[in-house]
Amino acid sequence: MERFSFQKVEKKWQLKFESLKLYNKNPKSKKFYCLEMFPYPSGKIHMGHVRNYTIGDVIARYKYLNGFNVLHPMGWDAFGLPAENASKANKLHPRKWTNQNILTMKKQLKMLGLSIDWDLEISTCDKNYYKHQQELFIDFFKEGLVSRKETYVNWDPVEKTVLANEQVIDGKGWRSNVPVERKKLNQWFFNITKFSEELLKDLENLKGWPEKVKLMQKNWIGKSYGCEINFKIKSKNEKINVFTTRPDTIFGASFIALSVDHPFNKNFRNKPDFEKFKKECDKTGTTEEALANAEKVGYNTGAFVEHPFINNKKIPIYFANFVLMDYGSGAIFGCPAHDQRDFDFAKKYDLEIIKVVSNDSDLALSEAFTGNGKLINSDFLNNLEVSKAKDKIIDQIEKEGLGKRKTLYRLKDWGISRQRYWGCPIPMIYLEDGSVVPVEKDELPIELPEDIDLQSQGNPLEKHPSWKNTVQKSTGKKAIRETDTLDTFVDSSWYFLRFCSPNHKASPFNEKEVNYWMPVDQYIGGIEHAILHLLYSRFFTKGINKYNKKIKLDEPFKNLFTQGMVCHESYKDQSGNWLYPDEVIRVDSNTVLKIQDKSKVIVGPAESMSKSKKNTIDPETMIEQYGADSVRWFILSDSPPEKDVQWSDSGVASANKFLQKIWNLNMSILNMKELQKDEKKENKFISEINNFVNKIDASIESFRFNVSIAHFYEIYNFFKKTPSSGIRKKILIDNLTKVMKLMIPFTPHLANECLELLKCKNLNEWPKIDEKYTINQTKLAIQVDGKTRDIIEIKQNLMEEEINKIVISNSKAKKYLENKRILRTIFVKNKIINYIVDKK
RNA sequence: GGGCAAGUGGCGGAAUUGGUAUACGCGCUGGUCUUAGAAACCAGUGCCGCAAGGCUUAAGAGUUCGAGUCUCUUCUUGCCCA
Repeated sequence: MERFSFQKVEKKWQLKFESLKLYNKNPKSKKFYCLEMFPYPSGKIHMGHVRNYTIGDVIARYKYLNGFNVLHPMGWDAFGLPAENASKANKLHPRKWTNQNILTMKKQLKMLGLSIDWDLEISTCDKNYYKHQQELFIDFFKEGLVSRKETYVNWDPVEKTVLANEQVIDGKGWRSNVPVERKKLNQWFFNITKFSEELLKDLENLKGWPEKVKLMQKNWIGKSYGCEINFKIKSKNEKINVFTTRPDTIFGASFIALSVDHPFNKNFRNKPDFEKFKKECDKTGTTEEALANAEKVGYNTGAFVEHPFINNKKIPIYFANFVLMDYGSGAIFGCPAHDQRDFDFAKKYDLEIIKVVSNDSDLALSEAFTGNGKLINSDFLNNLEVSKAKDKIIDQIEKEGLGKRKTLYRLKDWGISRQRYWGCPIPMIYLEDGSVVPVEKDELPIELPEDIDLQSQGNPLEKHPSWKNTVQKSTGKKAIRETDTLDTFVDSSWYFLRFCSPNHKASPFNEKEVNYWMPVDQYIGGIEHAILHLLYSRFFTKGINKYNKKIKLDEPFKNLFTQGMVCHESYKDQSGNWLYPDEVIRVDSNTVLKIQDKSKVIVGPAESMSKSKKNTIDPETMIEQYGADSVRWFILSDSPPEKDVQWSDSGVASANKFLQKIWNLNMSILNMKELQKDEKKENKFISEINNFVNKIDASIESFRFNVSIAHFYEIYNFFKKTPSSGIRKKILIDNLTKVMKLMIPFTPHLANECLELLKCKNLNEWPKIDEKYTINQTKLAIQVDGKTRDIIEIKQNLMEEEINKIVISNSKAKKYLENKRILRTIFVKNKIINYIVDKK
């Protein structure tokens, strides 16, 4: 028998997938927008991409075969720092480097046999894309969604750029791995906080999102309730405004802590010890994590405020490193008994610790008590529960004019300025009179200059000899361009809209197309984007929705699926160098040797594939060795798609073997002789296949592709086990055709090749279930006292009396019932019968 | 420290609503074929037991005729936030 030649067959069908337009673009059909997160063109595709795009392809092809009008595009998240770093290393212009990578990766994606409509391809570094991004920026500016603020930022001293909070890991830059510094800079911001409440509230409507992701976004937005309290500074006519979420603990207040940037610092600015303290504080990053991990230190001002509810009580004022100017009002009151941070601070500076919430113990606190309880030592709040006390004290504060109720969000505005070359230029100019205005839209795109010096430190656009000098078009006034470029998260915050009309010239998108295709019906990507990318995309959608009345869209992604990572164990030789998997050989279950010198290798745990640990498997090599269908099959087969999967060479090899068997099955059925008909056998055979169609449908719909694949193995085993006598060749071919169609989403090359040989006419139609053939046999468990004693095959819907007869006359359960009185019988149709017997 | 998931054979994992636990695959064992190996094919494979049978879903309790699934306690792991 001829072996299946995947090299030949896959090439053949890949050409057809391209020339045949897979999408019927029939406006009468229901639409389905299937989108996978587009890749950063880093060089080659990795197994994570293979998993992501295979999952997407299964869905896209499944929906297509079910008659949907499917949009399945692909593009490139092509701006970003690695291109500049590569450029420094290889003296290759970022554009050239990026475009090379795009070509390589596009070739590799095509090798996977994905049903992507490449006519829709976009690249964010293409001026035809970023032109429209600049337009959107100007629109947002005009709508008041962009602002320029001087703020403290996380500054990476190696990369010489601003980092977003999430780019700071353990107080260090995510790329440079050196401690970040606090630096004051003028930055552009998207006013994402204008949508805090909407971004939070609308999470409830995202029924098709994983709860986990919604929760993460909810925590990120971080809505908290509390109030402002004005504390009068002792013997001065000034006040300090404090925000707190625990106003109920006011009677336990024992200090005021201010940010070093709080205006109160005017009295200390020229004191050397204060300046020294401030400098120390600036070294700490701005992230909550950095603040939490830093030792709590303070600077005693010697000044006091008056307690608003206790006569003659004075509270000392400190500057402290754990209070930030941009959260609340840059001032807090400390209640050490009920906040761990305040507790640590009070211990350090020997401040009063007054318990105001009872923890049912008279002992002195060894740590802060943050639990619920009744108020004590709190005058008119005594005996109230925390939440009741909160309401009462806020009412009182408002009544006495000391402050007011307030809601606060943890979410901050989105800083988008990057001191980088390889990004979208910000379309703003600075006039000599000091005003800052957008360029006019007909000047767009503001193109990145190509002649750039990337070898020296700092912002290349800033140092370009002429690029930043310009004139305002309408007035002819001299102006300087903004030399910062946009955070690359901006690029990916609207690409899903651009895909609806990627060649639209007049504006970022054609509203009609957007209204037809959006929202994305299924978005698929990594969990690592759970917060930022998804939150920013939601913000962009809401921003556009706010001013563009032709767009009707609240949320961009109707259903979201976050897939797990692809993992592999790592290897180290005796001197501690990482080794690639193909540099080692496994001799037995606990011995791995280095091929080169037969030395023993230290095997590390299976972790997400990463270049630094060399625990990577190159998809292209695997495709060449086993074929794209085998790689797709394996990556789906071993784990549920939302969980991590461990790459295994024997796994992909066995996938390949199985696909070969499927081919052999097709060949043997095509070559078999005609057989006699046995109607009973045929009916049973057809109804089994019908049953499989149902199972495949259900498992695809619920994203359990590993289960789908298990069912395919069962289908194969069923075919092999079924004696072919009695089933006509036509029936076998018809049903094999159904099975091959079910396989198209998983192994499109093999399935299509087989279907062609089977002379299937309607290649683009999902198999239908023939209602005439339904299984009328079922298995029923017989239990005695809840223990299963036998399983019998019965006609469907058989009633209790009939079953009783069978049990008594002919079943293994019979002996457990002999000489016993049956007290009770529980019968569930088609499932179970349970006899409860008298124990005596 | 807080929140959220999860824990099923040697391994990856299945198990509509509480109703046959361990599907399917990997690995392993034996066999056929082969000079040998590989491939292919056949058979077996949760644990204890010669068997009949008993036990088993991290541990323990509870609800129920019946619990992997529901409730509580404990332990462990992972993720997110701190």
